Order: sequence, then structure tokens, then C-alpha cells
Amino acid sequence: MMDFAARVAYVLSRVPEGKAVTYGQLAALCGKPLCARLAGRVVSQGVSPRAWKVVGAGGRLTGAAAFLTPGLQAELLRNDGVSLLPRDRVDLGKSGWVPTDEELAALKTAFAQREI
DNA sequence: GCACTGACGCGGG
DNA sequence: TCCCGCGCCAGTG
Repeated sequence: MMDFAARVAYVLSRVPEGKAVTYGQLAALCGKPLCARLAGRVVSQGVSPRAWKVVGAGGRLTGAAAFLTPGLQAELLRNDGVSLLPRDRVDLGKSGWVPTDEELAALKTAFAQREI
């Protein structure tokens, strides 16, 4: 079984263009629901070059402060095609990633086979 | 071993 | 909507 960090990186690599995921989703997809905080810590460690696709519950850019400049994450998200609402909130309705059954199955299989 | 801390989530006020 | 408190897990002193 891949470790949590490896799973986080893998899941992030599967997030489609124009879509964003929440820490909670990320943790759950990695097999550890209720560990959103852990997911946040892992992401901040730089395991993935797509950390900007990760947002807090409700689409809040809770990690924006960790980027080089304030507002950078929002810009990266826009550049990716993610729709933002006023106050730098991600419109989860339009741009929140909702894994399809196929994608979920693919993740499960990958984890089981230790793919990375 | 214990207390503190963090890119969090959720329910309440 | 914002702020607070509590729960969660792992790294650090």
C-alpha cells in the first residue's frame, strides 16, 4: 500500500484541468477521511507541483497565504480554468472535482498495485 | 512521554 | 458571513 503522501501526489495528478479538490476530499480519496489536516500538511510539504488545485471546505483558499504572493493561488486557479467567486472563493458547483466511478476505480486499482 | 502546532472540517452562536 | 471551540493526525521540542 502506498503511503499517504504518495497517494496525495497521485490523486492530485489525476485532478482534471479546470477542477479543484478540497482537503477533505483529498484525505478521503487517500483512504483517510477525517484527516483533512494531515492532507494539508502533506500538500504543504510540496509532494505535488499542483498544490494550488487544493482548497478548503466551501472553496475557501485557506492556503493562499503559503504562496509566494497573496493572490497567486487564485491567479493560478483562474489560469487553470477554475471559476472563482468574489472574495477568492472557488465555485465548487462548477469547478469542484467530483470523481466519476471510473476515476474512483482507477485510483483504487492504482493504490492496490502501488502505482505512482 | 507530553504539549504544541498546522495550507482542515464541522457545528454553533 | 465571520469567529470560536473541539476533533483529527503526525512531526517537533
